[in-house]
Amino acid sequence: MARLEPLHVTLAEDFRRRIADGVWPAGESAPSEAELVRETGASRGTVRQALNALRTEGLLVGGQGRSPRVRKAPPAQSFSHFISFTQWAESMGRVAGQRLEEMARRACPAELAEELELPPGEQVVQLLRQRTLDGVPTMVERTTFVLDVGLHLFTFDTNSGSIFAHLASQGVDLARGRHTIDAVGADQTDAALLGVPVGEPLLRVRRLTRTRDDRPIEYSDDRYLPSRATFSIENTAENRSAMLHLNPQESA
Amino acid sequence: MARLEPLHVTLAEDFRRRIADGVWPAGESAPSEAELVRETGASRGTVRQALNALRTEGLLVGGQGRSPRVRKAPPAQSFSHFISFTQWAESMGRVAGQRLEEMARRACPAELAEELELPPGEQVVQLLRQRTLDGVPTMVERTTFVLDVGLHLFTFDTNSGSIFAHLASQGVDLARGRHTIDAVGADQTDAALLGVPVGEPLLRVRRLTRTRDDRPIEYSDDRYLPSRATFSIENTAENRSAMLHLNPQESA
DNA sequence: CAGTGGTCTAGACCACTGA
DNA sequence: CAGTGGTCTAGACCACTGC
Repeated sequence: MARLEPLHVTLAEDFRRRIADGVWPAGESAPSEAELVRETGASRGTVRQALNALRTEGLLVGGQGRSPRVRKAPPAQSFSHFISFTQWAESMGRVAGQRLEEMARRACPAELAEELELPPGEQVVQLLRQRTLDGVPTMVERTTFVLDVGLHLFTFDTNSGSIFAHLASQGVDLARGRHTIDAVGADQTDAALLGVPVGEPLLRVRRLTRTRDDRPIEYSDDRYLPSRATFSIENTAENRSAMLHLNPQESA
Repeated sequence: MARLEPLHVTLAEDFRRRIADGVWPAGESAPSEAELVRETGASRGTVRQALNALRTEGLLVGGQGRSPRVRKAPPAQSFSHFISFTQWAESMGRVAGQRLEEMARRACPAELAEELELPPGEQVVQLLRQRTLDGVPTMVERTTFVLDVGLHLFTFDTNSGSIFAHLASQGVDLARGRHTIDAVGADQTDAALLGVPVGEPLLRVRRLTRTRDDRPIEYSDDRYLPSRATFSIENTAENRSAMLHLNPQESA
C-alpha cells in the first residue's frame, strides 16, 4: 500500500471531509483528541498536527478545556484558486472563459522589471485577456511572464484553458504569491472589454508569483467587475498567518 | 522568574527580532534546527513550533535538506491591525485621526441583523466616522455594534482614539474576523467626507468581527481612497491559512 | 473532580540536499 | 556521504472547562 501523503495530511483531509459531509455537524463539538487517537491509531502529535491545519483554516474554533466546535464550512481554498481564474471557477461549478486580446514578447517595462527582479531591458512575454464567468465578462487580465516561462505559452492555445495548469504540466512550480488590492476607474480598454462606462469602479488585484526558491515568475494586473466578484479573507487573533497588509500610498 | 508566555511563543518572538535586527541577514540561511536546539536548550519540537510560525508568516522559506532562508521582513501584522485603523496607523509611525459624524442607537437594519445573527428589531449602536491619516481624509467608516458592546461607547470620547483599544480595556475580546473586499463609487456622504467627486472609485472593506466563542460583535463598512491605502496579502502553496475567497456575485 | 486541550520532552526513521 | 528538515511516536505535566 503506497502512501504518498504524510499521515497528518491524510488525517486532515479525512477530518475536512467529515465536516463537509456533516458527520461532524456544524455548531457542535468535534470528538476529543484522545478519541481521535484511539480511532485512528495515530499518535496525539500527529492528530494535533491535522487538527491545527483545520484550526488555521477556520473550520474549528475554541479549545482549552472543552472540545473544539465545528464552524460551517467555507469552501476549501487551495493556493491554485488564488492564482488561477480557471481553477477558481471550476471549484464552484462555474465555467471560466477567456479571449486572448494580445500576446507579445517585448522588453520589460521599467516598473515591472523591478518587481520581477529583472535587469533593465530583459525580454518578457505579456498577455492581455478578457475573462468570462458562465459567458459573462468578469475580469480583464494583464499578465507578464519572465521569458523562460513565457516561452511555454507559445506552445499552448491560450484561448483554451488554464495557463497555470499548462505551466504546472511543464514543471513550473508556483509556490508563493503577494496580492495587492485596490480600486481603479475603468480605462478605455477595461470599459470596452467589460461593457461598462469609462471610470466605472473596478476591483484591481496585482499579483506577483514566485517559485519555491523565491524567484519571481509572473506579474499580473487583474481588474474585476465588483458586481461579479469580491474578495474575502478570514483571520484570527491567535494566528498571524492570514496577513492582510494595509499599505499607505503617497497621494497618487 | 515568571514566564507568562509559552516557550515556543518566546522563541518565535526572539527569532523574529533576529531577522528584524539583521542578526539573521535577509537572503541568507538561518541556523539549523539542531543548532537552535543546542543554543536555546529547548527540545526540537518546541523549536520547530516557533520556526513554523515564522514560516507561515513568510519570514522563512525553503527547507527539506537545506537550511531555510530568510526573506526580507514584511512588517509584522498582528490581528489588531486588521480591525483597528488607529493601531494600524501607529504601527507605521503615522497619526490616525477621526471625526464622529453620527452616533445612534436604533433598531438593526434587516441586512445587518442576519450578518450579526440578531433577532429582527434588536437594538444596535451605529457610528459614522471620517478617518484621517496624518490629517488627510483617508477613509469613511460605518460601524454597527451589538447593543451590549455598543453601550461601552457612550462612556468613551469617540473623537479621541481607538474604539478597539477602549473595548479591549472593557474586557471585550475580539478573536476572529471575516473581511469582504470590493470596489464602489463614492456616494454623496463619501464624496463630502473624502473630498472627491461622487462616483469616484473607492476600495470597500466590509468586516464582521467575532469573539472567541464565535459571537458576532461588530459589522463595519469601511471605504478607502485607493490613492491613500491598498491591501495586500501573502499566501503560499503549502499553507491553506491565508484564505482569499473570491466570491461570485449575482449581477447587482 | 475527571476530562479537555496546550505545552514540552526525548528519541527515532525517513527523504532530500549538497559537497 | 554527513547534515538537514519532515514526520511520527510515547509519555509527561499543566491550565482550563464543566459538572
